[in-house]
Amino acid sequence: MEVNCLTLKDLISRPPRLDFAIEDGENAQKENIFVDLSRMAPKTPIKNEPIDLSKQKIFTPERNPITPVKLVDRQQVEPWTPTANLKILISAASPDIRDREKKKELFRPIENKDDVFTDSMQLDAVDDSAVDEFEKQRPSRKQKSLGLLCQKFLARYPSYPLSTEKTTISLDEVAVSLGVERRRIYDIVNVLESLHLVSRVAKNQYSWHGRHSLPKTLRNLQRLGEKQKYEEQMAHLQQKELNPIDHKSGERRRDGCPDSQDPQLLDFPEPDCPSSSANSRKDKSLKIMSQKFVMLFLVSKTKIVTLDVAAKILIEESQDIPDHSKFKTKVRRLYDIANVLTSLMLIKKVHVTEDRGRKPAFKWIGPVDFSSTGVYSLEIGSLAAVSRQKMEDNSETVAFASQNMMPLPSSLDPAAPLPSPSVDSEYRVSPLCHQVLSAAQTDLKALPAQNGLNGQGGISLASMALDVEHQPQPLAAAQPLLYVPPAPLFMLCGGLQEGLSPGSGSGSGSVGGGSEVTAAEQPPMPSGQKRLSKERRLQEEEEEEPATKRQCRDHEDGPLSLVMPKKPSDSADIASPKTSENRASAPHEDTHMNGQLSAAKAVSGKATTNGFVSSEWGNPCSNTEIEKPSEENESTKGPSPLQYLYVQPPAGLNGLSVLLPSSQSPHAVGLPVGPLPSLSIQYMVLPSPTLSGFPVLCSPTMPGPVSSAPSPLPNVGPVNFGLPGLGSTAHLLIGPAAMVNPKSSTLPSTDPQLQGPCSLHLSPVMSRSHGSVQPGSPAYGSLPAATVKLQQSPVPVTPKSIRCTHQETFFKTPGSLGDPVLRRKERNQSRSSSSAQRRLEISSGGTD
DNA sequence: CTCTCCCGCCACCCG
DNA sequence: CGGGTGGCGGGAGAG
Repeated sequence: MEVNCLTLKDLISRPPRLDFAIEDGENAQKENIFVDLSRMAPKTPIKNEPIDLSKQKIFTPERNPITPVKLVDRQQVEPWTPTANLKILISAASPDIRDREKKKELFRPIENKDDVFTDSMQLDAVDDSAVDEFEKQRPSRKQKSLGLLCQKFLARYPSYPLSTEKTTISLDEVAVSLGVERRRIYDIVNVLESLHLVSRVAKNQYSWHGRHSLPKTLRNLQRLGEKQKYEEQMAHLQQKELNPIDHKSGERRRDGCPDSQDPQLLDFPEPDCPSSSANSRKDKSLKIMSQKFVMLFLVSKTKIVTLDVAAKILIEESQDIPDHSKFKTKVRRLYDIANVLTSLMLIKKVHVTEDRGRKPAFKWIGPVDFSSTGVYSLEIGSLAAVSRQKMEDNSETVAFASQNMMPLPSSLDPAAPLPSPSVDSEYRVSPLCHQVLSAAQTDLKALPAQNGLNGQGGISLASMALDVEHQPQPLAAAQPLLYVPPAPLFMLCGGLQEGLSPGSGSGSGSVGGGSEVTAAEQPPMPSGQKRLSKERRLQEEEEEEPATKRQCRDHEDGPLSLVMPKKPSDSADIASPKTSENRASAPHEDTHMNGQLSAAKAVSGKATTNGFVSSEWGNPCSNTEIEKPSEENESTKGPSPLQYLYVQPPAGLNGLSVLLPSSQSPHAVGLPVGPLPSLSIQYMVLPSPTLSGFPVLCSPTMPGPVSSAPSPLPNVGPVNFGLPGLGSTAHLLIGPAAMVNPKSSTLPSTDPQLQGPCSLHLSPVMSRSHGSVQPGSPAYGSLPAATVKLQQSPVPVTPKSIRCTHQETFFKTPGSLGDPVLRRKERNQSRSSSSAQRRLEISSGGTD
C-alpha cells in the first residue's frame, strides 16, 4: 500500500510523465513513445492484457517508480518483438487509421504518433487520475472499435499478396500485437473468412489470402443471394415498412432456398481457402451472417441495406420464428460485421431517411462488378440522382449514397468552402426514393451488368480506386444506376447551377449529393449533411475528421481517378477498363506520401496560386507527372470548351469529384455517344470543392445513348438527376469556362488520359497536409479553374497499359494522390512493383 | 433518448 | 477435461 502511495507521489512529482499525459499533441508522440519504451522495458510483456490496467497500475508504480505506466493498456504492449511494435505503429500510421484516431487532427506527420498517442493515452491511465482522464478521453471507445481494430489488422497484410504466398496469421500474435483480446480477433477473422480473405488453417492459425479471390467470392455470394431471393425479401420488408399493410408477404423468404444454404456459402469454392473445411463448429453465425449480409448488398439494387431489414431477414432465415428478442442481438452482430466490411472498404455507413426517420444502413461501395473483365464503366447515368431538392419532405432524395465515400469534403480544406462535408457522408434515402429507385433499378437491371451490381459506377470507381479490388472490376458499366451523386457532384452542380436546386437541399440533398451541393454553395449545410458525414464512419470511422485523411486516401485512390480515356463511343467498355486501371494505378503510385507531398507542395505552389482547386490536385499532378508544363493551369487552355461530366466520385476519393470530359461528349466532341453509358471516358477527378465553381451542364453525354437528350437533369443539376432517366442518365457537364486545366491542357496528346489525370490531380492531400495548400485554399473557391481539363480530346486514350492494380489499399497514405494518376500510368509499373504500395508502411508491417 | 457496440461470460466442441 | 471458439446480451460511450 504504502508503496503505492509513494509511488504515486513519485509519479506526481515527476514531471515527465505527467507531462506526457498532459500534453497531447505533438509531444504526445514523443511522449508516447517515450512512454512506451519505458513501459515496455519495465514491464514484462504483458500478454494481452489489454486494458486492465487498473490492477497493474498499482503495482506498477511500485515497481517502477518512475514509470508508472502501465502499459497495460497499451494495447498490448507486446513486447514480444520490437517488430511487432513497429507493425503496430505502422498500422496506426496508415492514414486511415490515423485519421480515425485523430481525425481531426490533421495529419500528423508522423504516423507513429498516433499510435503512440493512443498508447500513451492508455498508458497514462496509469498514473494519475489526471492523466487518466486525459487519456481516457481520447482513446475512448473509438480506439477500441472493431472497425479500427480491423483496419489495423488489415494493415498487417497485403491486400494482394504476391502470388499466393500465403501468410499465416497467428491469432495470438495478432491479438497481442493489436493489443486486444483474442475474442475480438475472432470477430474480425470470421468476417474475413466469410469472404475468403483468410481461411483457417489450424488452431489459432489462419492463413491470409488477400483480396485476390474477393471478386469471385462476391460473385458467388451474389449468385447465392439471387437464389435466395434476397432481393425480394428486402423489397418486401421495405415495403412493409413503407406500407405496413403488406407485411406479410414480405416475410417469407424465398422459396427456394433453404436455410441450409448458408453453409454453402462458405463453401464456395474458394480458391484459396483450403481450410474451409475446418469450420468446425458451426459455422454459425458470424460467418454466415456476414455472407448473407454481403449478399443483401450484392443483390440490392440500391446497394443500400438497412440494418433492420438485414436483421429481419437474418432472423427469419435462421429461425422460423422470428424472435424479436433476437433482433437486437442481430443488429449488434451486424454492426460487428459492418465494421469489418467497412474496414475492407466494401461498405460504408449511410442513413436511409424515411418518413419516419433515419435508419442506419450501409451502402455497398465495393466492387460492383466482379466480372473478370474488368472494364469499368462509369455510370454516369447513374447519376440520376434524384432530385434532391427538396427532399425535405419526401425527400426525394434519395440518396443513395454514393458509393464511395467521398471523402470528404472538406477534407481538403477545412476551410474549404464547401464543405463538403457532407459529401460523403451519408445519404439518405427517402422511402419514396426507394420506391422510385426501385423502379429505376429495375430498369437498370436490365442493364447488363453481370454481376448485378449495379452499383453505382462511382462505386466501382471507388473500388477501383481504392484498391480494392485490384481486379478490375468492371463496373457495371453500362448500367446506369441510380445513384445519387455524391455530394461533390452536387456541389458542382450547385455551383454551377447554383441556382438550381440547391436549395433544396437540404437535407436532402439527398443527402449526400444534394447537400453537398448546397453546401458548396451555401455554406450551410443541412444538418443532415453533417451527420452524414459523421456517420460514415467507416472509412475510417470517422469520416469526417479524417477528412484530411480521406483526402489523402482519396487521392490515392484518387489517382485513380481518373482519367479515362474516353473513348468515344462505346468503346467504352474497352476503354474503360483501361481507364480504370489507370486510375488505379495512379493511386498506387502515389501512395507515398512523401512524394506526394513534395509534389503537392510544388503543386500547391502553382496551383495554389490560383487558388484553384486545382491546386491541389491539379498541381500535383501536373507536377508530377506528366504534365507537361505547359500548361498552365488554370487557364486552360484550349480546352476550354471542354465540358465535363460530373460523376460521382469513386469511393476512394473523398472529396474528389470526377469529371468526365464532355468533350467526349457528344456534343462537344461529337462523339458518338455510345449507347450505354459507357464509360470509357476519360475523366478527371477534382476535389469537389473545386468544382463548385464551375457551371454545370447536364448533358446526356456519355451514356450516350441518349444523345442529347439526356437526361434529366440538366438543369437541375444537382438536384435531380432523374432517376428515370437514369438510364441514360444525364450527365452534368461542367462548363469549360470554368474549368481549367492546369496542365492538362498541356498535356500532350499523349494520353489524354494522362493529361486528364494530371490535371486532375489529386494531390491535394498532400498539399494540404502540408499545409501548403490548405484547405480552404482558395483555390477552390476560386474558381473554376481547377478543373482539369482533360482534354479530352477525342482521343481516347487508352490507357492501356494502365492497369493498375490498384490495390490499394485503403490505408493509403495520404499523400499520394495527386499525381497519381498520371504518374501512375507511367509509373504504374513501378507501382505495381511495389505492391506494397498501399500500405507502404504498412507493408512493412504488414508484410510481415 | 437512441444508436453503437465493447466487453467478457460462458457454452460449445474439438483434440 | 482443457482450451480454442464464438454466441450472446448487459450495459455504457457517443451523439
